[in-house]
Amino acid sequence: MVAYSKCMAMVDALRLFKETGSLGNVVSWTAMISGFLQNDGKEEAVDLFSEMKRKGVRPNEFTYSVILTALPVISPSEVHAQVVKTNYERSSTVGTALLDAYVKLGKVDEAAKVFSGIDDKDIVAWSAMLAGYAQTGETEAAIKMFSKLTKGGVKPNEFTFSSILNVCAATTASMGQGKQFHGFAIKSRLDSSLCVSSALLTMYAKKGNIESAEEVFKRQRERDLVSWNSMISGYAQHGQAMKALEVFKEMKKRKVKMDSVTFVGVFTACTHAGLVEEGEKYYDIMVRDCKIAPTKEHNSCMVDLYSRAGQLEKAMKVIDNMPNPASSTIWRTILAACRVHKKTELGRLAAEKIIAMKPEDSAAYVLLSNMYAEAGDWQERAKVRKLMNERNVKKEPGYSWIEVKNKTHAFLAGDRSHPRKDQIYMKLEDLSTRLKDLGYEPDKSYVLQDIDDEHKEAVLAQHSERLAIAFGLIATPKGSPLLIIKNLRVCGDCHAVIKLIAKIEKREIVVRDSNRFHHFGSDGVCSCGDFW
DNA sequence: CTAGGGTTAG
Repeated sequence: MVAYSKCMAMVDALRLFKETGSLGNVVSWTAMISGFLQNDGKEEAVDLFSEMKRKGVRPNEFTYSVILTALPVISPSEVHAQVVKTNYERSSTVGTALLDAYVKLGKVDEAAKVFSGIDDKDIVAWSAMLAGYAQTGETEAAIKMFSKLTKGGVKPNEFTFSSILNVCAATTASMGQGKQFHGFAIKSRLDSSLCVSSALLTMYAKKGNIESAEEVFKRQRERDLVSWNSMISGYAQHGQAMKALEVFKEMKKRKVKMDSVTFVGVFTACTHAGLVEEGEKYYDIMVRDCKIAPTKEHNSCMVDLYSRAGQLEKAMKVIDNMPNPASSTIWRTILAACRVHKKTELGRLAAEKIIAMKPEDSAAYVLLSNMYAEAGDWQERAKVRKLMNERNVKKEPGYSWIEVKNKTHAFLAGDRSHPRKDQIYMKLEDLSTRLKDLGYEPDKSYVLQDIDDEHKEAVLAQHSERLAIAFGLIATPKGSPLLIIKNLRVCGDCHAVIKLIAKIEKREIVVRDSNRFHHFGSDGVCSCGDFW
């Protein structure tokens, strides 16, 4: 029975419900269950659901649609078995609730089966399935769903658009696709709907077009917490800390209630600009003024803030004061900083922690083995290599993507599979000569391989982002900007080289690495101010 | 008296 509820109004409602003797009515049972679910009372809702069945009251379509949102307290497959008997699963409402529950457990295939069994699929069912593919990263499938539903005469609504725009924000989706859906949203007169415009803002920011993101934000007539948070995060990803903080101040002025996401954005902005003291100040504001309890995400941001700035003692202090042990992600932050700031001892500790937690993480092994090599400890180094072999750990391949004429071209390091490979390598040769004339010296410490120096230079020159840039230079008109997306962080040598390339080719080059955006100007300066 | 889908973070 219901012993406790977080909401006093629900306790009153429950008493009234029991006293008025309306226990025989499926509608009142469902209303009560729904009430608890809307007030953070999943356990109580599921208890009531069992109780009604015990008392012989048969749940209807409404009851099943409602109870299926009570994850993780209920199991979708159990409810599934119950609804199959009544054929409710073929109805759009119950079917949608069921498929969504499967999606939330990561079972997209199950969800797709339920979806195909729905008799009259309405826009909610279509949108839920589309969002399901989106959430599991099946970009192509999600886009297919969109064209299928429109061809079937179903009209997309604001939820459909926000999902599909979110899909277009993925690194593998093309900007052209995103713009097409933007146009479609305008035609449908849904582009100014809050959830659509926030999705647009995020898409443009994630695709490297911070100006368009800004424009969407400025044109929003009304804003909610998500709009403000999206703009702060967008600026943060682009390293525009001052603008992110201005948005924050504006929020404060307008007395918009902030949440923990707001501060993740603010801390990220400070981290990317090296604003350690500012970050500390906002941490205090969060805890003291906003009374928001720091989560592990916030702690992770603070570790990032300190370690990127080279203040590893302070970063370790945050870890020591956390209520839970640090995650492998946090140790990865420490490890990366140790490499930049050459703190071998701590780096070793971090790498060992990561390997203990995630034995398949290749980067940690490679860094650890190199650190031993640098210290001349060949025995330890051999041990690490042996461990890698035994565990069959493979290095994560680094990719760079560039979009030219609505087509995305992918490059691996040393890639020779592109149809225009000869011209690409010729361009690289040409660049290499001109860079040397400018006095550029390759920084071979970024090559984490046991090979001789000449080869190291060749390896650096063929890093995937350079291949993508070389292709971009030959495949697009002179002077037009280039946008490169990559799945790993840009190395220090490539960073130095891209600054020079932007200058000698007089192009703006934007690179999105796994962490943030770099805007390389034709003046040879990067927006990150060499701090990343 | 009762219903299902979305957008922000790292």
